[in-house]
Amino acid sequence: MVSRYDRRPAFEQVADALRERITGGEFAPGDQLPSYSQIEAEYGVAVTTAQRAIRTLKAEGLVEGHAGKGNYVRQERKIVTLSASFVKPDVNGTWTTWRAAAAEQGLKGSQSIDEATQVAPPSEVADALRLPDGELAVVRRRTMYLNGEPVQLADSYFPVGIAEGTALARAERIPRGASALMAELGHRVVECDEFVAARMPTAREVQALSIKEGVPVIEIFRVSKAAEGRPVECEIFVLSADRHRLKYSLPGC
Amino acid sequence: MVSRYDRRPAFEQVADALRERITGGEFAPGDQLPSYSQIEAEYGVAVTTAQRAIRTLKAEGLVEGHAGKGNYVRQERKIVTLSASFVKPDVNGTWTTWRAAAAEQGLKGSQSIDEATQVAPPSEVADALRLPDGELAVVRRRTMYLNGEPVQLADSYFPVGIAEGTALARAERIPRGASALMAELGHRVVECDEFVAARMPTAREVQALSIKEGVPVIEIFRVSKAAEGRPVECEIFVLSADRHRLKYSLPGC
DNA sequence: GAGTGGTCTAGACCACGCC
DNA sequence: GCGTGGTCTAGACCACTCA
Repeated sequence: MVSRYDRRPAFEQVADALRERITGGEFAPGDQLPSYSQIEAEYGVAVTTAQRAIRTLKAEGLVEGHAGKGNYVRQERKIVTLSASFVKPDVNGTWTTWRAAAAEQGLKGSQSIDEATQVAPPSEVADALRLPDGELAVVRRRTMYLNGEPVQLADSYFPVGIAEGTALARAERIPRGASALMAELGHRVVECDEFVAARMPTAREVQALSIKEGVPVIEIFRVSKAAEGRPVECEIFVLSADRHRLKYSLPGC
Repeated sequence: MVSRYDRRPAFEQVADALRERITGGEFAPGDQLPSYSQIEAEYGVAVTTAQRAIRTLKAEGLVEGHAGKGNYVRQERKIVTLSASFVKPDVNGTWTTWRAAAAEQGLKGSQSIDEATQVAPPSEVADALRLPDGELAVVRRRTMYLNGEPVQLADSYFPVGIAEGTALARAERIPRGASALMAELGHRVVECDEFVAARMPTAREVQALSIKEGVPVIEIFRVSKAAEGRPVECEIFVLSADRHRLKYSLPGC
């Protein structure tokens, strides 16, 4: 029952009560929550208030709704741990190790190359690649899939001088991997900086990765450098946070 | 104007339109958005629908509301880049380098030690520390501040055998740093594994870190190991994602 | 006091799942 | 056909800001 003497909003009181019943174990992952009419009766609020309470739980990623069936406690998703060791520039490209990391966890990794074209790069990319103002870059956009579901967007940016005329600038698979090709072209990557951030997805990302309500994305901004710190590639990865986890191993010195 | 022939919900059409006007530059960060009555008139929807549209933009972290004043495009927040090099086990503890990283960006870092006690650790922590079932651990809970604002929660878990009777188990500052103390106690850290995830904050975290609507948190799970891979400490960091960015540098081999 | 955001309600309609 | 979630509306009240 909602207390009228509590100054907190009713929908929040109801949300808190339900959240507690979930975390307390009364409702396990996969269980159906009380229907709106039940909440209405049980807590003495209007339907729309009950709906708002449920909506805040959805925004927290705790609950998901299915029209005509009910609201359910969200299942724990399988989590793929991506090891950052894959950036080691020596042997593998991102793609090879992406597939390997997925296979390790019993999942099938695949990718599509959606586009390869010249664009005006975002300013952070231009900065990272040390491109003069207004200069274009080659972008190569890929989507990564796990068991056929799109889970990651990967955009690679190259200075035009590096990618132009090579397979990097065409929307087709690169047989031995982009890493190997870069090395052959004289841009062997020897060092990476990786910046990790989290935020709510854009509408485009929600669409492309079928991200559920209340699930953030992890954004990785990676700058790859050849000898003497010369930046040769800049990648932006966007991963849905409920399916990924990053692993960084920092060995002792 | 909302189209009745578009099957997408009206609140979403309005949200999209406003989002576009924001990203298109019509409303710059800090600008006030149209009031609900203006939206009502302009798009031909009910007030509550306008409110719902604005609420979805808030959930995306794009907009923030101030009762009695208006809704505003959220300002870009200063972002603190935390370099993961700080885990290098040789010289510094987390605290020293936290303060240094903040100072580098012109901010004042501080911390409070909120609690040091024995608890039943979360199962991931028990696993990471290889504790037998049901065994307690010493937890040391800290809050980190930037310019006086709480921005990060840091919980360190130790096996009881390591921490009991030492300063680690007391809620007081450790003069030369926890790292140094660990080393003196014969548990010099030589290796770390770090797992990075993102999710929406819990109610407690919203409260403790005054996290705004629509802002996720970054959670770092760090396992520190002494010689021969023996785990000696397990830390959980929770950072509000709008103020932090992690940096990992991966040197070539 | 006028305008603003924040909340709440009652009542309505739709689409979907299931029997 | 009934119960479910999802959406929309009109109208109400409160707290806050600002002139």
